[in-house]
Parts: sequence; C-alpha cells; structure tokens
Amino acid sequence: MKYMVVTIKDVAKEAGVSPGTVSRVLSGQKKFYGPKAEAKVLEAAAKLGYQKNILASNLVKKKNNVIAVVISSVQTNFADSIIRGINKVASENNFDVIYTYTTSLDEGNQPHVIDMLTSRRVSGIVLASVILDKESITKIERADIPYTFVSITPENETRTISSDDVDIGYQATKYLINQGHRRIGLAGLDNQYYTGKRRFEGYKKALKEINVSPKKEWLFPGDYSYESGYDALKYYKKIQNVTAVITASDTCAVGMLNSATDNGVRIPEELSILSIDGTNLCEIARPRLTSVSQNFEEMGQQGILALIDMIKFKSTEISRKVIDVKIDERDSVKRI
Amino acid sequence: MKYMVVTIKDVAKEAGVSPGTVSRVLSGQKKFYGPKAEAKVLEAAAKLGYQKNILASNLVKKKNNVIAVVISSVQTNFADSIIRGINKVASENNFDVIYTYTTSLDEGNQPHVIDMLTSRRVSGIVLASVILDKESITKIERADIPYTFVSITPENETRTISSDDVDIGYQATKYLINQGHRRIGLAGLDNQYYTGKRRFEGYKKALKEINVSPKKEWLFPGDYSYESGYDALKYYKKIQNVTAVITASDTCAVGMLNSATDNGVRIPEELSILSIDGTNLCEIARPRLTSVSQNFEEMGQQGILALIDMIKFKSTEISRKVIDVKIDERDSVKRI
DNA sequence: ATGAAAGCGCTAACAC
DNA sequence: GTGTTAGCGCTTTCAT
Repeated sequence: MKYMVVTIKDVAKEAGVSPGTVSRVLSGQKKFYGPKAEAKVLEAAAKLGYQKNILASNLVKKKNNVIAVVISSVQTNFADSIIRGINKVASENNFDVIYTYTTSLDEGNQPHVIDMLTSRRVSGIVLASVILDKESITKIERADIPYTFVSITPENETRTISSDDVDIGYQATKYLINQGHRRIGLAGLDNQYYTGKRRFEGYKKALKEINVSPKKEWLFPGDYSYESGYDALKYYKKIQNVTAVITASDTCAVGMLNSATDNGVRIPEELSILSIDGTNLCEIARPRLTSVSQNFEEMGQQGILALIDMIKFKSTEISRKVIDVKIDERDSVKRI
Repeated sequence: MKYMVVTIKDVAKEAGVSPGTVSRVLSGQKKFYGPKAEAKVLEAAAKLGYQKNILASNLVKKKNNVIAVVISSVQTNFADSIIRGINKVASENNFDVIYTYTTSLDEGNQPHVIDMLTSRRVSGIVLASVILDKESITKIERADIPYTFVSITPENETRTISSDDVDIGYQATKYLINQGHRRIGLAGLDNQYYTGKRRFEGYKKALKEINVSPKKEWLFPGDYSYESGYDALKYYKKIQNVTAVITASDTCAVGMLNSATDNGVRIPEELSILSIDGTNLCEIARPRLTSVSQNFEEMGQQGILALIDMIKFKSTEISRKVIDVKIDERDSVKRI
C-alpha cells in the first residue's frame, strides 16, 4: 500500500483554511489563530495523517534542532555511559540527537563524516572520545557550528569536558603509594597523544613527592587495548621489578588479568593492578578491579549542556570543564 | 570569527556564471557544462568556502540519502559488530548513516525517535536489535519509508535479517548432547517474546531426538543480562540436576562464570556452560566460553543491503534472510 | 485572526 | 553548454 505524502497545502484544503493558518496552528503560535480554525486544522491533519517536513521547515527557519555526536568506533566500553548522559539532557532540552561513528585519525573517513554533518546544518557537534584532524575542525568552524570535545582532551583545545588527566595519573599513583607501593608500573598508555603524556606527568608528580624517580623499565606503553594489557603482564612478570601497575583503561586491565591467569601470576597477591576508567568491567572482572573512575555520564551531560548554551546564546566563550574522578576500591590492589 | 554562510548564488556571482551552472558543476553532471565554467566555479567555491546545503537539495530532489539505524540502548555488547557491518556497506554504496538510541518498548521514547526520523524523511530505517511498538511501525509505513529488522525477529515480521532462533536453540542443545550431556539447563531467556520461545523450541526439538523431555526445573528464565546469569548459577547449584547449561547471551554467561567463582563452583569441571552470541566476551572470559556464535557483522551488512535494495528499486518484496550460526569451541564445556 | 505572497537554497525543466 | 524560471514544503511578513 502506497501512501502519498501529504503537505501543508493538502491540510489547508481539507480544513478550508490557508496554508499560513495551518502552519501557525501546527507550530502552536497560540496568539495567531482562533479556536475554530485550530479545531479544523487539527482534525484535517489527523485525518490525512499529516507529518511535517522538518527539512523544509528548517530551511526557512535556518535552524535545525539536532545535535550530532561523533563517536570513535574504536571499541570503547564507556561510550554507553556518555550516550546515556547525552540523551538524557538533550531530550530534557528538546534537542534531537543523532550519532555517527568515525574511525580513528589515520583511517580517514573523518572528513566525510564531518561533511555530512556540516552540510546538513546540524546545530551542534559533540566529539565524544575522538581526536579530530585539523582539516575537520576547520570545516566545523567555517560552518560556524558550535562543538565541544568530551572525554578526550586534544592538546591546545579549550572547548572540552573531561577528567583532568594529570589528576588521574596523580591520584592513581598516590593511591598505590598509600597502599605501600613504591615501584609502580604504568601500562598501556600511548606516549604520543596528550592523554598519555598528561597521565604520565601526574604519575611522576606523585612519585616525586616521595622522592622516587620512575625507572624507564616501569613503563610499558601501548594503545589502551586488551592486548596491551595482555602483553604488559608478561613484561612485568619478566622484569620482576614492580609491585603494582596502573593500566591505561579497564579493557587493558582485563587483558592483564587474563594474562595473569594464563601465566600463573596471582592478582593481587603477586602483583596489584589499578585500572583507569571504572566502567562496569571492573565489577565483572575477577578479582574485581580497583579503579580510578571517570564519570562518563556526567561528561555527556555537561557536554550537551555546554553545547546547548553555545547554540542558544551564540556564546563563544571557552567551555573547558573538568569532571572529578574518584577511587573505587575493589579487590585488585593489595596493601603491602 | 564569524563566517557568513555562502550560497550557490554567491558562488555564481564570484565565478561569473549562473546559479544553475554552479549547481550542475557541483553535482558533477558532466555533460552539462564546459571545462572553463567548471574551473571558475570550482575556484570560486573553494575561495568562498562554499558548502552545499543538503537540506535544500533534498527538499527539491525529494530524496535523502541517509539511512537511520535505531539501536536499543539496552546494554548489548554486539552492537559494535552490527554497526561495523552497516557502516562498511553503507559507505560502499554512498549512503550516509545516522544512529539513534532508543529505550526498550515500555519506556516510551520510541514514538519520539521515530517521529524525528520520519519527519526528517530519512530514506530507510534499520531497526537493530529493537522491538518496536505497533504505533511506531505504523508511522514508518505511513511515511512510506523502507525498513528492516536486524538481529531480532519480532513475531509475524517478515522484513528481517537474523539468525534462526530455533536453529540456535537446536544447535546449542545438540552440541551439548554430542558432548555427552543429557540434563541440560536453559538460562536467562525471556519467555514472553519471540526469541525466547523460538530458542526453547529448538532446545526441545534436539532433546526430543534423544527421547528426553525437558524438566521444568531445568529452565531458569531471565532477561539476557549479567544478573540473570549470576542468579542462574546459584539456582543450578542448588538443584544439582543439570550437567550443562545454555545461556541466553554472552553477558549472561559471564554472569554465571563470576557467580561460579564467587560460589565455588568450578567451570567446566562441575558444570558446563555454552553461551549464545559469540562476541569477544567469549575470548576475554576465563575459562573462555564455548558458544553458538551469531554473525552480527554479516547481519548488519545484509540488513543495509536489503534496505538499499528497497530504496533503489522501491521493491516491496519480503526480505526475510537467515544468517547462519556456528559453534565456536573454547573451554567452558566439558565432554562427559 | 486569517489570507496572500515572498522566499529559504537548491535543482530541473525549458529555452536559446 | 548555459541562463532563466518555476517550485520543493514550509514560515513569516504584510495586509486586511
């Protein structure tokens, strides 16, 4: 069965009023129509199964109440929380949200994704856990679309809602120190991007406070992945020189945990693990993972909030916002 | 810095040609413009930083090459695979894809999400792992938008790409039978929707072939969740009457595994677990989970393919397609 | 309070 | 090949 698409004109004819009136009624401009007109229009619209063509409406209004979220398609298990936060606040504020997945920097579908968003004139963009190439940023700015980063803070970027990575590194290290550890590993962190560098900074800072200078061999860089963690454990088992290690992510920590099982290392008896992120993986893992937990849902909420602010008030002010982290003590760190 | 939005007219003026020509060049209608015009237009467009307003274009063309994917926001860990499959095929076919997350049936933001999609005149909708209320389906059909279900097959629905749930239940059970099991549990499945009922059917069928009739107490219904699995293990430990259990999902299986650890039950020595889904959780879990694996990426690909077909050829034919499952043997099932 | 008419940015005839 | 024009479906002055 084919339905023809019904326009405002059809409704107008059916209701015996002008298109203008239909438009006014349907967009609820209360002061500009009478009750009898309203009744007729509503009835006609319902009868015809009318549905507004938002695209046409947006075209003339030169606005578009949809916010686009760009998510890294790299397997990040905290995306769910960010999405939850975003959806909640967006719907409270009557914005629609669409999500798009993009590959990482190097693979290069980013420009295309951004093109699609700017050419569709979305009213705002949140970059969730992605690092964007310079070209794409320029495009967004040329299109005059407000945007904000969430969860990942690129270097030199000020429009961003995230945890303070120095703080994460610092608190993680400090916690282990307080549990009696002195030789502390750092596993799975990249050392090319901002995040890795900053966490490392915090790590050094905490260590410095107790006058220990981190040895190069305590570091096992990686890419936040399960595999990084898996390999890290084997490495630390070999060097036998740390009593605890901080992992770059929960996924990475689980990799270490499994590697420990597979290689006969008991956690936390022989080695303590402190994870960064605090997603539900920490509860699911055995032993449950003690973590420096980020509040991803809050990031999503604050991100959208900041964005809506920029959209509504065309405010161009810097929106750097830091979301606090906390330590969740579970079973993977041993006091020594 | 404010950029003004530049239109086709601006480009035309800058290039010294008519808007029509600009449009033709920019949409690459090769046969309708000369090289000198092309050069001028391209240069002017680049200089001005012109970007097409797709909304206006779509309005006149009465089409919109974006496909929307509606995903259940319920924590499903196989969404990633579906998304990967979808993105791959869509981009190969020059369709843009946007994703929206909807809550489950009962919570009721579904109508709103569907409204936003139909009023934006997306050219197709894939319902990924969601069950849609009747009202929403009607809306989509009234809007004359092609759609297809992926991964979940609602009762009486024919436009769907998914595994055969009877087959899943059958193969799972059969596999355990071949491993020597006779008393087989079924945990975490719902018994109200189609999926649960169908898998149960397959389960009974396999059992019937060896002349055993399933006992009611072998069943522990649930909602596919980690918690369902966690509770299931305690239940089976108490009744002590099955040697193996089939879990509704990988998440559910992991729940059982952890519950086993916490309750001192050894897997697979004391109880075998066969999971359904086969996501990367199976590799991550310890012991690694033997599973009936669904090919989610393939579902995504086939789903989009079917949809594009409907869009291009306005074909209205039934698109039921079954994606084969396979058994991945790992370490959670013991031969007895 | 309502109708008529212009126009959002673009494309697709239709001329030439 | 290229310019001109009408019009996609809607909103919004401007009259009345």
